[in-house]
Amino acid sequence: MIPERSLEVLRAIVHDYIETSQPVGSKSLVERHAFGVSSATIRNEMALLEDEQLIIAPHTSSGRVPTDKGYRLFVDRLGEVKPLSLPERTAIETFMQGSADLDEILGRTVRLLAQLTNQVAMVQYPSLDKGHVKSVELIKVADNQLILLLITDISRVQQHLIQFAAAIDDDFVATLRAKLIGALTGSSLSQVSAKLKDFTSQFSPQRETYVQLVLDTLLEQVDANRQDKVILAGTANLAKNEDDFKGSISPMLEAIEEQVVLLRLIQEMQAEENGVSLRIGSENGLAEFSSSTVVMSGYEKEGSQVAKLGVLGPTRMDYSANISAVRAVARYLTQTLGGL
Amino acid sequence: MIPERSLEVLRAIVHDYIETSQPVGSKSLVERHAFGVSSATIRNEMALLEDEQLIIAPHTSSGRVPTDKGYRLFVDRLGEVKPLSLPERTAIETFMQGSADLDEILGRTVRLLAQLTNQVAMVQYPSLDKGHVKSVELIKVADNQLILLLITDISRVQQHLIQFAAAIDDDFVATLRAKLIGALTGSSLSQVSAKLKDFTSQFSPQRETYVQLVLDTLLEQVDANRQDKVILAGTANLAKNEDDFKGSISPMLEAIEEQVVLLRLIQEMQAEENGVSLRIGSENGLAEFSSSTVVMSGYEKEGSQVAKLGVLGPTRMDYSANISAVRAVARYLTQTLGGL
DNA sequence: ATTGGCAGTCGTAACCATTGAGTGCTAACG
DNA sequence: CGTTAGCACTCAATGGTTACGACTGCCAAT
Repeated sequence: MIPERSLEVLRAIVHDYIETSQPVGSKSLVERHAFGVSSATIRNEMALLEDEQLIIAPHTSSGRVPTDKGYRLFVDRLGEVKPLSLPERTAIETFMQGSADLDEILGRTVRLLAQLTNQVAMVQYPSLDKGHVKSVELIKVADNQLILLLITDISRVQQHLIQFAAAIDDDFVATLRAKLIGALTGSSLSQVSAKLKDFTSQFSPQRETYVQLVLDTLLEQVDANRQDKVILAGTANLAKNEDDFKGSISPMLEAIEEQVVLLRLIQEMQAEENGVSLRIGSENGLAEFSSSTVVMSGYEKEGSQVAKLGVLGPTRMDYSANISAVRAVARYLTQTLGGL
Repeated sequence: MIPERSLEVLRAIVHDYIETSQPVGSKSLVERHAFGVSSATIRNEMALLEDEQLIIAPHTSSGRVPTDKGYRLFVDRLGEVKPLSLPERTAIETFMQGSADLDEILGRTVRLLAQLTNQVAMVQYPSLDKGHVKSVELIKVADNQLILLLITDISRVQQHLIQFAAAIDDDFVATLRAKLIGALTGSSLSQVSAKLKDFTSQFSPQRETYVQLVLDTLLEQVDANRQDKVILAGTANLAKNEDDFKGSISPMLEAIEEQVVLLRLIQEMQAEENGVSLRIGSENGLAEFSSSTVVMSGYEKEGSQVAKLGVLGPTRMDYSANISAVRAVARYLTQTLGGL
């Protein structure tokens, strides 16, 4: 077990390094913190911490910098949670006010989080995997165009334009609509595919291609629901903290824009604890994010966690501030969604 | 008037500078290009070009670099248009295939343009200012929730959730829907506000607040149409070309994310010529884009120009390649939209 | 008008000495 | 045994000097 005072020293090192962004040495440590001992003693402690791979010296003879492992220990064992300041609280409240639409709420949320943390903020759209069909609508907008509307119980409405080769008559649309509503209302999204299995056979052969086209679109919509989506804000903060990232930031921007990598990363973090979870540096296993930390928290809708939100920043970040910001915003979002 | 050979020299300077990103001197110029004269003569020409502010020497004694004015002359007078390569053509065709939805088409287009040019690509959503209401729909999704659907004739459907304080009955929804359709179908978006002027008075006083809520939402939607929107791709390319931008790229990323600045810039370019238009460096009047060039082209839908698309990159860019890429993509997009 | 030649300008790279922050180790101390 | 003072050592950073080289501008010759 690592003795208490060593941890105290680690905490001080992380603290100072985050503040100054300079490797921290034994002397400046005793100056800035009131340990009751001399720098030589601290040096011994630091040698110990270095043996444990919690800190590392960039060059043979300059101060120490926390390793990913060091940061991990810091957040797991030593993290006091910094409460949000008053202006931050009011910022959250004003930001969240007066939104009704899910798109708008999430858009505001992600910008808020970016502003609050000065990092890149991410908000994942609710996974509708467990959602249920509330209603289906078919609306004729032209002789050969329909709009298909899929309404689910997680405040999301999806629409898609369907183009037909020839004109379609109103009666057909009406019956199709009625049958779809009858077949699907209330069923979960994962059941939709099964429920539509023999649907086409209810119609006359010459209608079949039309029906099939609608069904294909519908299934596509359902599938689009299953596949998650992330919205981002504050990518400019990446460039602002550029020095903290070892390599160039361009591969990071690429990975972020690509979404795929990001989504998998978020997905993997799903499994962890219930509150805020972190991936520090090499922990996330991706070369382009090897000097980045991801802080994520789930948020809920109607009692069950639907998706995650969080920030991405340099490993050298203010962990307390970011963790509490992510947590607070997740709570507010849960609360806002609950009111819908 | 500037003599012909001087222009020839300017062209060579721009060409070499774009290729090497190094200030170009008289000696290397005569080596790389077959002028029939010696470096001394070229020096005289260069002194002339410098008098005209077309090129500038970063330090007293090193090669010359084109100024914004120099680039401007280059694109206006000397720009041969590089035809697209075969792989580029096929890339465009495969990218554009099999899309039906406007969102998807524009999304693909912007990614395509980014990939083709290695710059930040922007596609503006069609301005619906001159659009017409095709239909309005009200759909009840819960006792106290309606979805308002606004369908316009420029392939765009907008939806918005409306939350009521109390439950509403079906009859009311049906009559409201019918009256809205009657009042608005076919009218242009700019007329909507006027047409709804005395709409509320058709209903009994106790309904009025409900009706008003719906109308407000509707007007909000119309307004959201008028206000343009831009989608982006390839922001990672900014970081890749970082050296070409004088200052930090973070204010640029901010301005891009902000959209407002970007939209005004695009708006201003609207007035220029019909084909591809450029803003080079200081021409765009914004400090954060003082070493960037914007290349934009309009694209059309049903014969009239609806919006613009283009790229943003360093002033030191391959103008011929980017101009022809922007032009080609604009044409393909127009063509694709025409097939809808 | 063109050109070769030459002096002059600076930015860049290389080299070297100096500085100083910081370490590890050892011996002394309570 | 933990703590401490002292000391030799390391090494990045700093700054000054020099040499180099890629330029230009100008002038006299062609």
